[in-house]
Amino acid sequence: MSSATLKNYYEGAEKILVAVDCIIFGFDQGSLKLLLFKRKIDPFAGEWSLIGSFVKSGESIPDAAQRVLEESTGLKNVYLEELGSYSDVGRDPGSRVISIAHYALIRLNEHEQQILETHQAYWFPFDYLPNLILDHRKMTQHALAKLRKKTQYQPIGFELLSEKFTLPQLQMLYQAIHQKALDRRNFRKKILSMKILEKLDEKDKSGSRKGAYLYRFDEKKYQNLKDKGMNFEL
Amino acid sequence: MSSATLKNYYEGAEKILVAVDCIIFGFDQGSLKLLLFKRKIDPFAGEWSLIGSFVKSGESIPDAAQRVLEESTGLKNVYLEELGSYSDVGRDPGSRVISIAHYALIRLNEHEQQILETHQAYWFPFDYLPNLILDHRKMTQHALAKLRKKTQYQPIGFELLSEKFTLPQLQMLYQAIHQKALDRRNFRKKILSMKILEKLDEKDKSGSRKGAYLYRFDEKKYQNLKDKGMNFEL
DNA sequence: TCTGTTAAGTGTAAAATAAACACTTATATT
DNA sequence: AATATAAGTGTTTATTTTACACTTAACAGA
Repeated sequence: MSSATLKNYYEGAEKILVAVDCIIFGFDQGSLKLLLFKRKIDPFAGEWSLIGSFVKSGESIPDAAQRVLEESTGLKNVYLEELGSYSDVGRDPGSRVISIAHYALIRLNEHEQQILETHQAYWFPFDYLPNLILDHRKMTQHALAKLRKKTQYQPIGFELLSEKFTLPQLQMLYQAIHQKALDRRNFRKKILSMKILEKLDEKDKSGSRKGAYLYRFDEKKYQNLKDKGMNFEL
Repeated sequence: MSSATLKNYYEGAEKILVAVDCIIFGFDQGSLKLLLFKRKIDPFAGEWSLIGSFVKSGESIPDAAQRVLEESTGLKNVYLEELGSYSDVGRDPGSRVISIAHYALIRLNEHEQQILETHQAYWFPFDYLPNLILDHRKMTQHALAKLRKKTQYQPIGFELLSEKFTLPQLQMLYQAIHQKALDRRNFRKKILSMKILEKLDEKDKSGSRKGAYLYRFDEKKYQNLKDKGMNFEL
Protein backbone atom coordinates (compact mmCIF):
# COMPACT_ATOMS: atom_id res chain seq x y z
CA MET A 1 0.00 0.00 0.00
CA SER A 2 1.22 3.53 -0.70
CA SER A 3 2.02 5.84 2.14
CA ALA A 4 -0.67 8.19 0.85
CA THR A 5 -3.44 5.74 1.73
CA LEU A 6 -1.99 5.35 5.20
CA LYS A 7 -2.79 8.84 6.30
CA ASN A 8 -6.53 9.02 6.33
CA TYR A 9 -7.67 6.84 9.20
CA TYR A 10 -7.37 7.06 12.99
CA GLU A 11 -7.34 10.87 13.02
CA GLY A 12 -7.82 11.62 16.69
CA ALA A 13 -5.37 9.09 18.10
CA GLU A 14 -2.17 10.21 19.78
CA LYS A 15 1.21 9.06 18.62
CA ILE A 16 3.84 8.02 21.13
CA LEU A 17 7.58 7.48 21.07
CA VAL A 18 8.38 3.78 20.98
CA ALA A 19 11.77 2.36 21.85
CA VAL A 20 13.41 -1.01 22.16
CA ASP A 21 15.87 -1.87 24.92
CA CYS A 22 18.10 -4.92 24.96
CA ILE A 23 19.18 -6.96 27.93
CA ILE A 24 22.28 -8.65 26.57
CA PHE A 25 23.37 -11.76 28.45
CA GLY A 26 26.76 -13.35 28.25
CA PHE A 27 28.51 -16.08 30.20
CA ASP A 28 32.12 -16.12 31.23
CA GLN A 29 34.25 -17.50 34.03
CA GLY A 30 31.35 -19.32 35.55
CA SER A 31 29.04 -16.37 35.90
CA LEU A 32 26.29 -14.63 34.00
CA LYS A 33 27.18 -11.26 32.58
CA LEU A 34 25.25 -8.31 31.28
CA LEU A 35 26.45 -5.85 28.67
CA LEU A 36 25.83 -2.28 29.82
CA PHE A 37 26.51 1.03 28.15
CA LYS A 38 27.43 4.52 29.16
CA ARG A 39 24.50 6.60 28.06
CA LYS A 40 25.37 9.26 25.50
CA ILE A 41 22.34 11.51 25.58
CA ASP A 42 20.51 13.51 28.15
CA PRO A 43 18.79 13.03 30.45
CA PHE A 44 21.19 10.83 32.42
CA ALA A 45 24.10 11.14 29.99
CA GLY A 46 27.10 9.28 31.40
CA GLU A 47 25.12 6.86 33.52
CA TRP A 48 24.90 3.11 33.00
CA SER A 49 22.07 1.91 30.82
CA LEU A 50 20.84 -0.91 28.68
CA ILE A 51 21.35 -0.28 25.01
CA GLY A 52 18.29 0.87 23.12
CA SER A 53 16.93 2.90 20.29
CA PHE A 54 13.74 4.46 19.10
CA VAL A 55 11.71 2.40 16.68
CA LYS A 56 11.64 4.08 13.28
CA SER A 57 8.46 4.46 11.33
CA GLY A 58 9.73 2.15 8.65
CA GLU A 59 10.80 -0.78 10.81
CA SER A 60 9.13 -3.40 12.97
CA ILE A 61 9.98 -3.90 16.62
CA PRO A 62 11.99 -7.10 16.02
CA ASP A 63 13.88 -5.30 13.26
CA ALA A 64 14.67 -2.44 15.58
CA ALA A 65 15.91 -4.80 18.29
CA GLN A 66 18.04 -6.66 15.77
CA ARG A 67 19.47 -3.41 14.52
CA VAL A 68 20.34 -2.23 18.02
CA LEU A 69 22.06 -5.48 18.73
CA GLU A 70 24.07 -5.43 15.57
CA GLU A 71 25.08 -1.81 16.04
CA SER A 72 26.23 -2.44 19.57
CA THR A 73 27.95 -5.80 19.23
CA GLY A 74 28.55 -6.35 15.54
CA LEU A 75 26.67 -9.64 15.73
CA LYS A 76 23.88 -10.82 13.46
CA ASN A 77 21.62 -13.79 14.02
CA VAL A 78 21.81 -13.73 17.76
CA TYR A 79 19.18 -15.25 19.98
CA LEU A 80 16.77 -12.45 20.65
CA GLU A 81 13.36 -12.51 22.23
CA GLU A 82 10.78 -10.00 23.30
CA LEU A 83 10.49 -9.61 27.03
CA GLY A 84 7.57 -7.22 27.29
CA SER A 85 6.48 -3.62 27.32
CA TYR A 86 7.37 -0.91 29.80
CA SER A 87 5.02 1.99 29.56
CA ASP A 88 4.51 3.77 32.85
CA VAL A 89 3.64 7.32 31.97
CA GLY A 90 6.45 8.83 33.99
CA ARG A 91 9.09 6.20 33.39
CA ASP A 92 11.31 8.47 31.30
CA PRO A 93 11.65 12.09 32.36
CA GLY A 94 12.95 12.90 28.90
CA SER A 95 9.55 12.33 27.29
CA ARG A 96 6.66 9.90 27.19
CA VAL A 97 8.33 6.78 25.83
CA ILE A 98 7.08 3.25 25.65
CA SER A 99 9.82 0.66 25.57
CA ILE A 100 9.62 -2.89 24.35
CA ALA A 101 12.36 -4.75 26.18
CA HIS A 102 14.18 -7.69 24.61
CA TYR A 103 16.75 -10.06 25.88
CA ALA A 104 19.57 -11.47 23.87
CA LEU A 105 21.97 -14.33 24.46
CA ILE A 106 25.37 -13.92 22.89
CA ARG A 107 28.68 -15.70 22.90
CA LEU A 108 30.79 -13.35 24.86
CA ASN A 109 33.99 -14.04 23.01
CA GLU A 110 32.61 -13.64 19.51
CA HIS A 111 31.66 -10.00 19.46
CA GLU A 112 33.99 -7.27 18.35
CA GLN A 113 36.02 -5.66 21.06
CA GLN A 114 36.37 -2.61 18.87
CA ILE A 115 32.67 -1.85 18.95
CA LEU A 116 32.48 -2.15 22.70
CA GLU A 117 35.13 0.49 23.08
CA THR A 118 33.51 2.99 20.80
CA HIS A 119 30.23 2.45 22.64
CA GLN A 120 31.79 2.62 26.07
CA ALA A 121 30.26 -0.73 26.86
CA TYR A 122 31.28 -3.05 29.65
CA TRP A 123 30.39 -6.54 30.79
CA PHE A 124 29.11 -6.62 34.37
CA PRO A 125 28.59 -9.75 36.43
CA PHE A 126 24.84 -10.09 36.80
CA ASP A 127 25.13 -10.13 40.57
CA TYR A 128 27.08 -6.88 40.68
CA LEU A 129 25.29 -4.48 38.39
CA PRO A 130 25.77 -0.74 38.82
CA ASN A 131 22.82 1.58 39.18
CA LEU A 132 20.85 1.68 35.99
CA ILE A 133 18.73 4.50 34.63
CA LEU A 134 14.95 4.54 34.38
CA ASP A 135 13.32 1.14 34.89
CA HIS A 136 16.24 -0.75 33.43
CA ARG A 137 16.93 -2.55 36.67
CA LYS A 138 13.44 -3.95 36.67
CA MET A 139 13.89 -5.06 33.08
CA THR A 140 17.03 -7.00 33.94
CA GLN A 141 15.26 -8.78 36.76
CA HIS A 142 12.35 -9.74 34.55
CA ALA A 143 14.79 -10.91 31.92
CA LEU A 144 16.55 -13.23 34.32
CA ALA A 145 13.25 -14.65 35.53
CA LYS A 146 12.19 -15.29 31.95
CA LEU A 147 15.52 -16.82 31.05
CA ARG A 148 15.20 -19.19 33.99
CA LYS A 149 11.75 -20.29 33.04
CA LYS A 150 12.63 -20.62 29.41
CA THR A 151 15.67 -22.79 30.01
CA GLN A 152 13.41 -25.24 31.78
CA TYR A 153 11.74 -26.30 28.59
CA GLN A 154 14.07 -25.14 25.87
CA PRO A 155 17.82 -25.60 25.62
CA ILE A 156 18.50 -21.98 24.76
CA GLY A 157 21.40 -21.91 27.18
CA PHE A 158 23.66 -23.12 24.40
CA GLU A 159 23.43 -19.70 22.81
CA LEU A 160 25.64 -18.42 25.60
CA LEU A 161 28.49 -20.89 25.09
CA SER A 162 30.84 -21.08 22.20
CA GLU A 163 30.08 -23.59 19.51
CA LYS A 164 32.16 -26.26 21.19
CA PHE A 165 31.84 -26.57 24.93
CA THR A 166 32.43 -29.05 27.72
CA LEU A 167 29.82 -30.54 30.00
CA PRO A 168 31.34 -28.91 33.08
CA GLN A 169 30.98 -25.56 31.30
CA LEU A 170 27.36 -26.28 30.46
CA GLN A 171 26.68 -27.31 34.00
CA MET A 172 28.23 -24.15 35.37
CA LEU A 173 26.04 -22.15 33.04
CA TYR A 174 22.88 -23.81 34.30
CA GLN A 175 24.02 -23.37 37.84
CA ALA A 176 24.60 -19.69 37.22
CA ILE A 177 21.19 -19.23 35.62
CA HIS A 178 19.31 -21.09 38.32
CA GLN A 179 21.61 -20.17 41.15
CA LYS A 180 21.72 -23.62 42.57
CA ALA A 181 24.23 -26.42 42.63
CA LEU A 182 23.54 -29.46 40.51
CA ASP A 183 24.79 -33.01 40.91
CA ARG A 184 27.34 -33.72 38.23
CA ARG A 185 26.26 -37.28 37.53
CA ASN A 186 22.58 -36.49 37.35
CA PHE A 187 23.19 -33.45 35.21
CA ARG A 188 25.21 -35.40 32.67
CA LYS A 189 22.70 -38.22 32.67
CA LYS A 190 19.82 -35.92 31.94
CA ILE A 191 21.48 -33.76 29.35
CA LEU A 192 22.91 -36.74 27.49
CA SER A 193 19.61 -38.62 27.56
CA MET A 194 18.15 -35.88 25.39
CA LYS A 195 20.52 -36.81 22.60
CA ILE A 196 20.96 -33.30 21.38
CA LEU A 197 24.67 -33.22 22.02
CA GLU A 198 27.40 -34.58 19.82
CA LYS A 199 30.59 -35.65 21.54
CA LEU A 200 33.77 -34.64 19.81
CA ASP A 201 37.20 -36.24 19.98
CA GLU A 202 38.85 -33.06 21.21
CA LYS A 203 39.42 -32.14 24.77
CA ASP A 204 39.50 -28.71 26.34
CA LYS A 205 42.37 -28.65 28.78
CA SER A 206 41.99 -25.10 29.95
CA GLY A 207 39.95 -26.10 32.98
CA SER A 208 41.94 -29.02 34.33
CA ARG A 209 44.96 -31.18 33.79
CA LYS A 210 42.85 -34.08 32.69
CA GLY A 211 40.82 -32.00 30.27
CA ALA A 212 37.14 -32.31 29.46
CA TYR A 213 35.66 -33.57 26.25
CA LEU A 214 34.15 -31.02 23.94
CA TYR A 215 30.57 -31.35 22.72
CA ARG A 216 28.57 -29.65 20.05
CA PHE A 217 24.87 -28.85 20.04
CA ASP A 218 22.94 -30.70 17.35
CA GLU A 219 20.21 -28.37 16.18
CA LYS A 220 18.48 -30.94 13.98
CA LYS A 221 18.02 -33.43 16.76
CA TYR A 222 16.76 -30.63 18.93
CA GLN A 223 14.10 -29.68 16.42
CA ASN A 224 12.70 -33.20 16.56
CA LEU A 225 12.66 -33.15 20.29
CA LYS A 226 10.98 -29.78 20.47
CA ASP A 227 8.10 -30.94 18.35
CA LYS A 228 7.19 -33.70 20.74
CA GLY A 229 7.73 -31.53 23.81
CA MET A 230 10.51 -31.66 26.30
CA ASN A 231 11.27 -30.92 29.88
CA PHE A 232 14.58 -29.44 30.82
CA GLU A 233 14.06 -29.11 34.53
CA LEU A 234 17.22 -29.71 36.43
CA MET B 1 7.60 16.10 36.59
CA SER B 2 5.78 18.80 34.66
CA SER B 3 4.83 18.26 31.07
CA ALA B 4 6.95 21.26 30.15
CA THR B 5 10.12 19.41 31.06
CA LEU B 6 9.06 16.46 28.99
CA LYS B 7 9.27 18.20 25.68
CA ASN B 8 12.91 18.98 25.27
CA TYR B 9 14.62 15.65 24.72
CA TYR B 10 14.56 13.09 21.90
CA GLU B 11 13.87 15.68 19.22
CA GLY B 12 14.47 13.73 16.06
CA ALA B 13 12.60 10.56 17.02
CA GLU B 14 9.39 9.55 15.26
CA LYS B 15 6.19 8.98 17.16
CA ILE B 16 3.99 6.03 16.30
CA LEU B 17 0.41 5.03 16.99
CA VAL B 18 0.26 2.38 19.71
CA ALA B 19 -2.76 0.20 20.33
CA VAL B 20 -3.72 -2.64 22.61
CA ASP B 21 -5.78 -5.60 21.42
CA CYS B 22 -7.42 -8.13 23.70
CA ILE B 23 -7.91 -11.82 23.10
CA ILE B 24 -10.75 -12.59 25.48
CA PHE B 25 -11.13 -16.23 26.40
CA GLY B 26 -14.23 -17.80 27.91
CA PHE B 27 -15.31 -21.36 28.56
CA ASP B 28 -18.77 -22.74 28.12
CA GLN B 29 -20.40 -26.03 27.27
CA GLY B 30 -17.13 -27.85 27.24
CA SER B 31 -15.36 -25.63 24.77
CA LEU B 32 -13.09 -22.62 24.68
CA LYS B 33 -14.67 -19.45 23.40
CA LEU B 34 -13.37 -16.16 22.10
CA LEU B 35 -15.19 -12.85 22.33
CA LEU B 36 -15.13 -11.08 18.97
CA PHE B 37 -16.49 -7.75 17.90
CA LYS B 38 -17.93 -6.19 14.79
CA ARG B 39 -15.49 -3.47 13.93
CA LYS B 40 -17.02 -0.01 13.94
CA ILE B 41 -14.42 2.02 12.09
CA ASP B 42 -12.81 1.95 8.71
CA PRO B 43 -10.87 0.33 7.29
CA PHE B 44 -12.68 -3.02 7.61
CA ALA B 45 -15.76 -1.62 9.33
CA GLY B 46 -18.29 -4.41 9.84
CA GLU B 47 -15.75 -7.23 9.90
CA TRP B 48 -14.92 -9.42 12.88
CA SER B 49 -12.12 -8.21 15.06
CA LEU B 50 -10.53 -8.44 18.45
CA ILE B 51 -11.43 -5.54 20.65
CA GLY B 52 -8.78 -2.88 20.98
CA SER B 53 -8.00 0.76 21.46
CA PHE B 54 -5.24 3.22 20.98
CA VAL B 55 -3.06 3.87 23.98
CA LYS B 56 -3.56 7.42 25.23
CA SER B 57 -0.64 9.63 26.07
CA GLY B 58 -1.69 9.67 29.71
CA GLU B 59 -2.04 5.94 30.31
CA SER B 60 0.21 2.93 30.48
CA ILE B 61 -0.26 -0.13 28.32
CA PRO B 62 -1.70 -2.28 31.13
CA ASP B 63 -4.08 0.56 31.96
CA ALA B 64 -5.20 0.77 28.37
CA ALA B 65 -5.80 -2.97 28.20
CA GLN B 66 -7.72 -2.89 31.44
CA ARG B 67 -9.81 -0.01 30.16
CA VAL B 68 -10.62 -1.80 26.92
CA LEU B 69 -11.68 -4.85 28.82
CA GLU B 70 -13.88 -2.96 31.17
CA GLU B 71 -15.48 -0.98 28.37
CA SER B 72 -16.23 -4.08 26.38
CA THR B 73 -17.35 -6.47 29.11
CA GLY B 74 -18.11 -4.38 32.17
CA LEU B 75 -15.66 -6.44 34.19
CA LYS B 76 -12.89 -5.18 36.41
CA ASN B 77 -10.11 -7.22 37.93
CA VAL B 78 -10.04 -9.84 35.24
CA TYR B 79 -7.02 -11.99 34.56
CA LEU B 80 -5.11 -10.08 31.94
CA GLU B 81 -1.64 -10.61 30.61
CA GLU B 82 0.53 -9.19 27.90
CA LEU B 83 1.03 -11.47 24.95
CA GLY B 84 3.47 -9.49 22.87
CA SER B 85 3.92 -6.83 20.26
CA TYR B 86 2.74 -6.86 16.66
CA SER B 87 4.51 -4.26 14.64
CA ASP B 88 4.95 -5.23 11.01
CA VAL B 89 5.09 -2.02 9.08
CA GLY B 90 2.23 -2.89 6.78
CA ARG B 91 0.06 -4.77 9.26
CA ASP B 92 -2.68 -2.12 9.32
CA PRO B 93 -3.58 -0.42 6.05
CA GLY B 94 -5.25 2.34 8.06
CA SER B 95 -1.95 3.67 9.36
CA ARG B 96 1.31 2.58 10.91
CA VAL B 97 0.13 1.08 14.16
CA ILE B 98 2.00 -1.02 16.69
CA SER B 99 -0.26 -3.23 18.74
CA ILE B 100 0.50 -4.80 22.08
CA ALA B 101 -1.73 -7.86 22.28
CA HIS B 102 -3.10 -9.10 25.60
CA TYR B 103 -5.12 -12.10 26.55
CA ALA B 104 -7.80 -12.17 29.19
CA LEU B 105 -9.60 -14.99 30.95
CA ILE B 106 -13.12 -14.20 32.03
CA ARG B 107 -16.07 -16.04 33.51
CA LEU B 108 -18.42 -16.15 30.61
CA ASN B 109 -21.58 -15.92 32.68
CA GLU B 110 -20.54 -12.95 34.74
CA HIS B 111 -20.23 -10.21 32.20
CA GLU B 112 -23.08 -7.97 31.21
CA GLN B 113 -25.15 -9.12 28.31
CA GLN B 114 -26.21 -5.54 27.74
CA ILE B 115 -22.71 -4.41 26.88
CA LEU B 116 -22.19 -7.20 24.43
CA GLU B 117 -25.23 -6.12 22.50
CA THR B 118 -24.27 -2.49 22.24
CA HIS B 119 -20.81 -3.54 21.08
CA GLN B 120 -22.11 -6.13 18.64
CA ALA B 121 -19.96 -8.69 20.34
CA TYR B 122 -20.34 -12.45 20.03
CA TRP B 123 -18.77 -15.51 21.61
CA PHE B 124 -17.25 -17.82 19.02
CA PRO B 125 -16.04 -21.34 19.71
CA PHE B 126 -12.28 -21.19 19.40
CA ASP B 127 -12.27 -23.91 16.79
CA TYR B 128 -14.74 -22.09 14.57
CA LEU B 129 -13.58 -18.51 14.39
CA PRO B 130 -14.68 -16.30 11.51
CA ASN B 131 -12.18 -14.44 9.40
CA LEU B 132 -10.49 -11.78 11.45
CA ILE B 133 -9.01 -8.51 10.29
CA LEU B 134 -5.33 -7.63 10.14
CA ASP B 135 -3.08 -10.04 12.05
CA HIS B 136 -5.72 -10.86 14.64
CA ARG B 137 -5.85 -14.50 13.65
CA LYS B 138 -2.17 -14.84 14.36
CA MET B 139 -2.67 -13.17 17.71
CA THR B 140 -5.35 -15.67 18.71
CA GLN B 141 -3.10 -18.57 17.83
CA HIS B 142 -0.23 -17.17 19.84
CA ALA B 143 -2.60 -16.55 22.72
CA LEU B 144 -3.76 -20.16 22.77
CA ALA B 145 -0.18 -21.38 22.66
CA LYS B 146 0.71 -19.14 25.57
CA LEU B 147 -2.36 -20.17 27.53
CA ARG B 148 -1.40 -23.82 27.05
CA LYS B 149 2.10 -23.28 28.25
CA LYS B 150 1.03 -21.13 31.13
CA THR B 151 -1.53 -23.61 32.43
CA GLN B 152 1.27 -26.13 32.72
CA TYR B 153 2.85 -24.33 35.60
CA GLN B 154 0.14 -22.04 36.93
CA PRO B 155 -3.47 -22.87 37.69
CA ILE B 156 -4.84 -19.89 35.83
CA GLY B 157 -7.51 -22.04 34.27
CA PHE B 158 -9.73 -21.35 37.26
CA GLU B 159 -10.25 -17.83 36.00
CA LEU B 160 -12.43 -19.29 33.28
CA LEU B 161 -14.82 -21.15 35.56
CA SER B 162 -17.33 -19.70 37.94
CA GLU B 163 -16.32 -19.46 41.57
CA LYS B 164 -17.73 -22.88 42.37
CA PHE B 165 -17.08 -25.62 39.89
CA THR B 166 -17.02 -29.39 39.67
CA LEU B 167 -14.02 -31.55 38.89
CA PRO B 168 -15.61 -32.81 35.69
CA GLN B 169 -15.99 -29.19 34.59
CA LEU B 170 -12.37 -28.45 35.42
CA GLN B 171 -11.25 -31.51 33.56
CA MET B 172 -13.25 -30.52 30.51
CA LEU B 173 -11.62 -27.13 30.61
CA TYR B 174 -8.14 -28.59 30.63
CA GLN B 175 -9.07 -30.96 27.88
CA ALA B 176 -10.33 -28.07 25.81
CA ILE B 177 -7.20 -26.03 26.37
CA HIS B 178 -4.83 -28.86 25.61
CA GLN B 179 -7.04 -30.60 23.12
CA LYS B 180 -6.41 -34.00 24.50
CA ALA B 181 -8.38 -36.46 26.58
CA LEU B 182 -7.30 -36.96 30.17
CA ASP B 183 -7.89 -39.93 32.42
CA ARG B 184 -10.46 -39.04 35.04
CA ARG B 185 -8.77 -40.80 37.93
CA ASN B 186 -5.33 -39.45 37.21
CA PHE B 187 -6.65 -35.98 36.68
CA ARG B 188 -8.44 -35.94 40.03
CA LYS B 189 -5.46 -37.44 41.78
CA LYS B 190 -3.10 -34.81 40.46
CA ILE B 191 -5.32 -31.82 40.96
CA LEU B 192 -6.30 -32.85 44.47
CA SER B 193 -2.73 -33.62 45.47
CA MET B 194 -1.95 -29.94 45.00
CA LYS B 195 -4.28 -29.08 47.84
CA ILE B 196 -5.46 -25.86 46.30
CA LEU B 197 -9.09 -26.94 46.06
CA GLU B 198 -11.67 -26.83 48.80
CA LYS B 199 -14.46 -29.35 48.55
CA LEU B 200 -17.92 -28.02 49.34
CA ASP B 201 -20.96 -29.89 50.58
CA GLU B 202 -23.05 -28.82 47.63
CA LYS B 203 -23.52 -30.77 44.47
CA ASP B 204 -24.14 -29.51 40.99
CA LYS B 205 -26.76 -31.71 39.42
CA SER B 206 -26.98 -29.99 36.09
CA GLY B 207 -24.58 -32.42 34.48
CA SER B 208 -25.88 -35.72 35.69
CA ARG B 209 -28.50 -37.44 37.84
CA LYS B 210 -25.95 -38.26 40.47
CA GLY B 211 -24.53 -34.79 40.58
CA ALA B 212 -20.90 -33.74 41.06
CA TYR B 213 -19.47 -32.10 44.12
CA LEU B 214 -18.64 -28.44 43.88
CA TYR B 215 -15.16 -27.17 44.70
CA ARG B 216 -13.68 -23.77 45.30
CA PHE B 217 -10.22 -22.54 44.45
CA ASP B 218 -8.18 -21.62 47.52
CA GLU B 219 -6.01 -18.71 46.54
CA LYS B 220 -4.01 -18.63 49.76
CA LYS B 221 -2.91 -22.22 49.49
CA TYR B 222 -2.03 -21.56 45.90
CA GLN B 223 0.23 -18.66 46.82
CA ASN B 224 2.24 -20.94 49.09
CA LEU B 225 2.56 -23.49 46.37
CA LYS B 226 3.61 -20.97 43.77
CA ASP B 227 6.49 -19.76 45.88
CA LYS B 228 8.08 -23.15 46.03
CA GLY B 229 7.36 -23.89 42.39
CA MET B 230 4.84 -26.23 40.92
CA ASN B 231 4.22 -28.32 37.89
CA PHE B 232 0.78 -28.52 36.45
CA GLU B 233 1.51 -30.80 33.54
CA LEU B 234 -1.35 -33.14 32.79
C1' DT C 1 -41.66 -49.09 43.88
C1' DC C 2 -38.86 -51.29 40.95
C1' DT C 3 -35.66 -51.02 37.02
C1' DG C 4 -32.71 -48.82 33.91
C1' DT C 5 -29.74 -45.18 32.62
C1' DT C 6 -26.13 -41.88 33.18
C1' DA C 7 -22.25 -39.61 34.72
C1' DA C 8 -19.49 -39.37 39.22
C1' DG C 9 -16.48 -41.40 42.05
C1' DT C 10 -12.74 -44.54 43.53
C1' DG C 11 -7.62 -47.78 44.01
C1' DT C 12 -3.81 -50.45 42.60
C1' DA C 13 -0.02 -52.29 40.11
C1' DA C 14 3.65 -51.43 36.70
C1' DA C 15 6.73 -48.34 34.48
C1' DA C 16 9.36 -44.37 34.13
C1' DT C 17 11.77 -40.72 36.05
C1' DA C 18 14.37 -38.29 39.55
C1' DA C 19 17.39 -38.14 43.48
C1' DA C 20 21.04 -39.49 46.37
C1' DC C 21 25.51 -40.85 46.74
C1' DA C 22 31.65 -42.16 46.26
C1' DC C 23 35.24 -43.93 43.91
C1' DT C 24 38.41 -44.08 39.69
C1' DT C 25 41.01 -41.85 35.93
C1' DA C 26 43.78 -38.79 33.11
C1' DT C 27 47.36 -35.63 32.99
C1' DA C 28 50.10 -31.51 34.04
C1' DT C 29 53.14 -29.93 37.74
C1' DT C 30 56.72 -30.57 41.02
C1' DA D 1 57.97 -40.81 40.55
C1' DA D 2 54.59 -38.62 43.46
C1' DT D 3 50.92 -35.43 43.82
C1' DA D 4 47.19 -32.53 43.03
C1' DT D 5 43.08 -31.45 40.41
C1' DA D 6 39.02 -31.68 37.98
C1' DA D 7 36.61 -35.16 34.79
C1' DG D 8 34.24 -39.11 34.37
C1' DT D 9 31.31 -43.03 35.66
C1' DG D 10 26.78 -46.67 38.00
C1' DT D 11 23.67 -48.26 41.20
C1' DT D 12 20.10 -48.14 44.50
C1' DT D 13 16.07 -45.92 46.33
C1' DA D 14 12.27 -42.83 46.22
C1' DT D 15 8.96 -40.46 43.72
C1' DT D 16 6.00 -39.64 39.99
C1' DT D 17 3.38 -41.02 36.15
C1' DT D 18 0.67 -44.06 33.60
C1' DA D 19 -2.70 -47.53 32.59
C1' DC D 20 -6.76 -49.56 33.61
C1' DA D 21 -12.45 -51.27 35.44
C1' DC D 22 -15.83 -51.56 38.67
C1' DT D 23 -19.19 -49.31 42.04
C1' DT D 24 -22.40 -45.64 43.41
C1' DA D 25 -25.84 -41.98 43.57
C1' DA D 26 -30.00 -40.26 41.96
C1' DC D 27 -33.43 -39.32 38.63
C1' DA D 28 -36.74 -41.09 34.88
C1' DG D 29 -39.96 -43.95 33.32
C1' DA D 30 -42.43 -48.23 33.54
